[in-house]
Amino acid sequence: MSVFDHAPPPVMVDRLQGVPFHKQKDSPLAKKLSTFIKLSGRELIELNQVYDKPRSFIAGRDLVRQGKFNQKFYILSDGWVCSYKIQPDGSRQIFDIQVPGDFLGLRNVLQRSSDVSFEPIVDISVAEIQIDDLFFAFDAVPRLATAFMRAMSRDEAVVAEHLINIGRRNADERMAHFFLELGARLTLIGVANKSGFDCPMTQYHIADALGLSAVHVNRVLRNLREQGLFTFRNGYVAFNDYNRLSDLAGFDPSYLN
Amino acid sequence: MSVFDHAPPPVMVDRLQGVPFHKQKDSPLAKKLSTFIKLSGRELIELNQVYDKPRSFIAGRDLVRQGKFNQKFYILSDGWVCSYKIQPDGSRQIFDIQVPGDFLGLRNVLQRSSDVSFEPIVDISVAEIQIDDLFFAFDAVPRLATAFMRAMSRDEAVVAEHLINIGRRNADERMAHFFLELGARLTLIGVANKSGFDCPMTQYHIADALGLSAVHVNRVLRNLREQGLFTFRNGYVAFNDYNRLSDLAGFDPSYLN
DNA sequence: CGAACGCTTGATGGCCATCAATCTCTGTGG
DNA sequence: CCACAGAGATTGATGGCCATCAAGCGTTCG
Repeated sequence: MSVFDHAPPPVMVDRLQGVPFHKQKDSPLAKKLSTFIKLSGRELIELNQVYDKPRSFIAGRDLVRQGKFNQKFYILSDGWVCSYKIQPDGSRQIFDIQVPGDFLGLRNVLQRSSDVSFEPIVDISVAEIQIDDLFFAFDAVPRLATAFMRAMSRDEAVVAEHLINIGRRNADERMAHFFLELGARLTLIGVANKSGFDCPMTQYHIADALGLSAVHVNRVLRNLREQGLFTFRNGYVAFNDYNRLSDLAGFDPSYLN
Repeated sequence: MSVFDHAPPPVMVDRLQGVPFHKQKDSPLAKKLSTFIKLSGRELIELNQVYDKPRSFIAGRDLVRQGKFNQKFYILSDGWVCSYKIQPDGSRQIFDIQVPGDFLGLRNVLQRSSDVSFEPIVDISVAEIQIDDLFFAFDAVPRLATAFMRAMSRDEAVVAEHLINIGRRNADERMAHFFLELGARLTLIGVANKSGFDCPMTQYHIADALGLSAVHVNRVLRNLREQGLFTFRNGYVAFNDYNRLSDLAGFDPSYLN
């Protein structure tokens, strides 16, 4: 259905296009942090020495946490993941979506984890990092720690904005805001623009992210489509009227960087 | 109404009781970080050299952000604060409550801030910290940076849990979970236990935190009171049946440390 | 080719927002 | 000392948004 279902996925291709050749060897971690502070040559060298083991996981099967005291986290290099928690009554709340370049499971290594789960929405590739390697790099170049904190801070801002979205907006506005935010985040990594983007989520994923029922998600999608605002079909999100959609959602992307 | 309205507030007294005398001079920052990692003598000395200027703010008047590139943040030493964002339609969503020991405005210095506001719920005292002083301490003792990251990570976990609360629970469960979490956090700093705690919030604050109307908050409070679960009156929260309340909310405090 | 998954649409009802009115309590100023 | 204003709390009436139940469709895949 979605272009994300097949290899080779277009994400890596798009990300590499237009990037100066001498930077293409930077690790996912170095790429991530250089979006927050400008890294010197020495800092880049130090970062690229943090060993990041490439790994893959298949869609739909949750990433398992290896015991309570995890020492590894990931940077998502390709594909989409959702972070969620199951309620006692069986309902699910997705509280964040990870797209390429995002941290994955970082909280599990920084604190005794709560029972958060991660579902790859499509087949994914990650770079696995030992937290101690990272701390070692921080010791060598303390400024890297501040870049890392900025990255963590942005993640928290995204979750906070998501909370506001669910707490004080109706279903139409939630939907609009959700896709506008996703679009803005994907634009930063070069795989979206104001006309739209590939989106591998199902309507069930969307429902669990927005705190709605899947049935109502379907109605809202139809409503917004019939209003000529945006269309989500066949794994593609098309912004038909970006400005009106932004007005509806009250979308202000300033928290994203 | 609440004991928080009058000086000297009981918080500092309680926190200091039972703490060895030689530690009573630790800065709020040192106290905060030592709840995440055990700090050595030298680390404590380094931390206590981070200058923290005591300041006060009065209830109800928002903390103003001093320009876009803020270099200061606070650690709340006494009182309660709520962090919120106003929607275009005028409604308000509180996404976090700060209690003594919590960071305040940290995100404003780590990233270009979105328009988050802070309202002191009662008169507050804070320790003001220059971010560069902190980074200087990180350079001297890199392990402090990791403690700081753990603290940030917990803050994000709290916001995520709040999101889940609003997304997938009905009004009764939200209310129960909200006060159970607050109780657990306050217990960690010694100003609450399983029988209850002082709470200076109004029903309007609660409504904005839970994404409900103030009218409905009132009805839910009455409902839970009549069920013998908990009582919120005259600035005091009383857990009348802590276990049944926990069951109702599906409360699992593991994410709090 | 049947089962599973995802999408779509209709019907019904409940939770909670909204409007409105009243009450208490506190602080303030004439 | 009392009148008054304002904040906060409380309760009733009405209605809308969205959950839930139910049924059916198309596509994919073993």
